[in-house]
Amino acid sequence: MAQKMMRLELLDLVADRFKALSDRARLSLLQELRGGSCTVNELVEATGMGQANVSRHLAILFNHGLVSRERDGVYVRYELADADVLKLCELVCGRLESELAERKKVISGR
Amino acid sequence: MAQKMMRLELLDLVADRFKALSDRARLSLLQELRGGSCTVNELVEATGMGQANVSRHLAILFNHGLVSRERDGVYVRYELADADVLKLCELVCGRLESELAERKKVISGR
DNA sequence: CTGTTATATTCATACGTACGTATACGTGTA
DNA sequence: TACACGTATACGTACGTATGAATATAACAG
Repeated sequence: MAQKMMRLELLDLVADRFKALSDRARLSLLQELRGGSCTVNELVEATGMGQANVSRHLAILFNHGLVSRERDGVYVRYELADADVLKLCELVCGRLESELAERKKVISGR
Repeated sequence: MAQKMMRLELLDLVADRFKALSDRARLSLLQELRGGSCTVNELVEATGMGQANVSRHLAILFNHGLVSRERDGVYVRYELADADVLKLCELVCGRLESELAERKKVISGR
């Protein structure tokens, strides 16, 4: 019963974590960070997003422990927190790719 | 460039997939389905959610290929599509649990 | 056919989220 | 100090999503 409460709270946490990953803007930031740490402005230029938007999304990723940050003079450098973050994305990507391949087969007439 | 377009589309697909998983109601449905296939009403009783809500969320999970369904007379039985779905959740749960453990250590004075 | 039960969908509503603009904050420089 | 630059936050707005209540659809029994 306390067990069940725990499970519900945990579900919320899991849902929040997935929510943090359920946005194209944030995923593209993570994608860019695969090449190494970046400043906010570098990410602005790489993604074409507005600066405020990039800052906001980075803050969300940071609060979920998906990226880490470090001040470097005037700049703030962000980087991926660890490899597990990408593992998640790759799991999803793998599923999607096989699904797409399957769909192509069907479309081309089996 | 077509490559970059592909990547952006893929990011949207990944984001949508994560979005499907970013809701407590849907996660609890998946949780219940771990014990085997269920009818809609069984899930209504197990989760305490409204029937319309359960149907809607199941439809979302179904459209994302996360659950399968099969009509059984008047009933419709839903079940988990495959094990990868739970792998995703467990990856997130694993991260969360270690984070929680870490937080407890900190709270208890390092 | 009529009625009954299980499931799906529509509608209205309340809430959450992403975004741009403007503004504040922080850091280094003169 | 004042100024410039990088980054973060506040505000308003538009859109997306979750929900319950009511309604529609589907399958079977009689």
